[in-house]
Amino acid sequence: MDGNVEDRGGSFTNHRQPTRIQAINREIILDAALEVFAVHGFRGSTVDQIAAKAEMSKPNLLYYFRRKQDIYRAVLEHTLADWLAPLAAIDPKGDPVEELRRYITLKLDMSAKRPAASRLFANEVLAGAPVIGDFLKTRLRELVQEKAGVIRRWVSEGRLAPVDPVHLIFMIWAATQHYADFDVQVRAVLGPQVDRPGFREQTAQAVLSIVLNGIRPRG
Amino acid sequence: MDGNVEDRGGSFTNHRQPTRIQAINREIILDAALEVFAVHGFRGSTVDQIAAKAEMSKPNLLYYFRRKQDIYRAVLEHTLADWLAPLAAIDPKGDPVEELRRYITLKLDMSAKRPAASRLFANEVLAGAPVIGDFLKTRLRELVQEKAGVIRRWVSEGRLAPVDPVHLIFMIWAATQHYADFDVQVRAVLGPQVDRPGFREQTAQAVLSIVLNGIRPRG
DNA sequence: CTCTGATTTGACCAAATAGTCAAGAATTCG
DNA sequence: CGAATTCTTGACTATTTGGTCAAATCAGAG
Repeated sequence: MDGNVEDRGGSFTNHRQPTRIQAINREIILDAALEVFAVHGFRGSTVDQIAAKAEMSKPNLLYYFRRKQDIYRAVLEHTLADWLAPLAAIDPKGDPVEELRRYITLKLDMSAKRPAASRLFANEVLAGAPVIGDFLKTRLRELVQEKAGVIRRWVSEGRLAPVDPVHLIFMIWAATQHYADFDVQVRAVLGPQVDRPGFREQTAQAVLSIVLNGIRPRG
Repeated sequence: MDGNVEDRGGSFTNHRQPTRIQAINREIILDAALEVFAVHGFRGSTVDQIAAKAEMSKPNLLYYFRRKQDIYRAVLEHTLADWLAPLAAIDPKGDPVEELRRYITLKLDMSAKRPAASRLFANEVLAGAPVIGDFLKTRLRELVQEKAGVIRRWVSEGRLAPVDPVHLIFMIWAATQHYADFDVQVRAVLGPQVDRPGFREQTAQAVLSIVLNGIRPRG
């Protein structure tokens, strides 16, 4: 009994058409829960924190999601698709460098626009992925293998330098999510320039330059 | 009152020479606490978990560290120096590519040998760096600026391709720590090959190849 | 408007958790 | 050895936390 989240159990098994109020309030709760879980993880977050952030009494919140687990699962599901979309969008028929440039740019945009989503996953994975573990081993794995195949083909056609495709994907994830997950560290090192308008473009430029060209001086 | 850890307070303000038993038990506690905090973060970890992992009664553990905060701070301090050492070791007089190759290799070794340390920091930073925030804004920042200066000089001498040095450092952190922090995800995607003897070398090869040469096919 | 079901919440409970304390056990040192 | 000190722990307390419940309020269909 680890206090973990591994057991199953859906929220609102009642599958009737949600009322207007239900739709609104579930959305409010999911937004609030995302912010809280993203900072403290499942174990470190409390229902009271979420209720406070949602400006709702705790029993009212638990009227919509019976258990803390149910909120957590719902937030994760609610976010997974968006998180995966950019990778799924890599087009085997496109230009390799352009496709990867677009992928990196999309991931950096996500990190900037939805940092809490990235941090939520970071916390979940750090905790051992008790909830999304199955997802990682099935759907994510399949998607990565598929796209790795695409990249491998590009390499064999000489359209990319020889590179391990899965490690390349990991590296892009790491580099892009870093700016969301470690935002506090980035700010500590770089200071307020992080909020200047051009910062995102500068970051994209730097990441793209390294991934595409490397740092070894060219002939 | 956020339940956070921001307030000050040392452990064992008693600064006498530690006894043999003290030295042993503090070490046992710090090892156990590292494992626990690395998975669940400060808020999500309990003193009982740490005591159980240390095979020690809770009051006995609290005899060595009066408060949960004190354990947490001690573990962080205990780990910070090691975490920083590889960056500090970058030698301005060395060969740029060799120095960065060594840095990346050292960081990957740390991720493989001490993954819990990396995860501890990841959790701390995700939670907003309540404890090491000051450290990040002072010592880490200074060190990064110093090494960024070194890299900038290398670039201006044409010994590295033009690259933003701070983003390069971030990218190396991200790519290397990814293998510790997201180990579960890496395993989900790659399967048991992660435990095969050559995996570390293969990873190092892939990361180095991308960072040094990029993925754009060379002329 | 009126009735019904949906929504909201104050009061509450049981379990988990951080931390205390006094007394007993072990260790150290003269 | 024997006294002083350090170490260990069972039993305990106060607080936090996840979750329940019955009663009150509200929204919407007819």
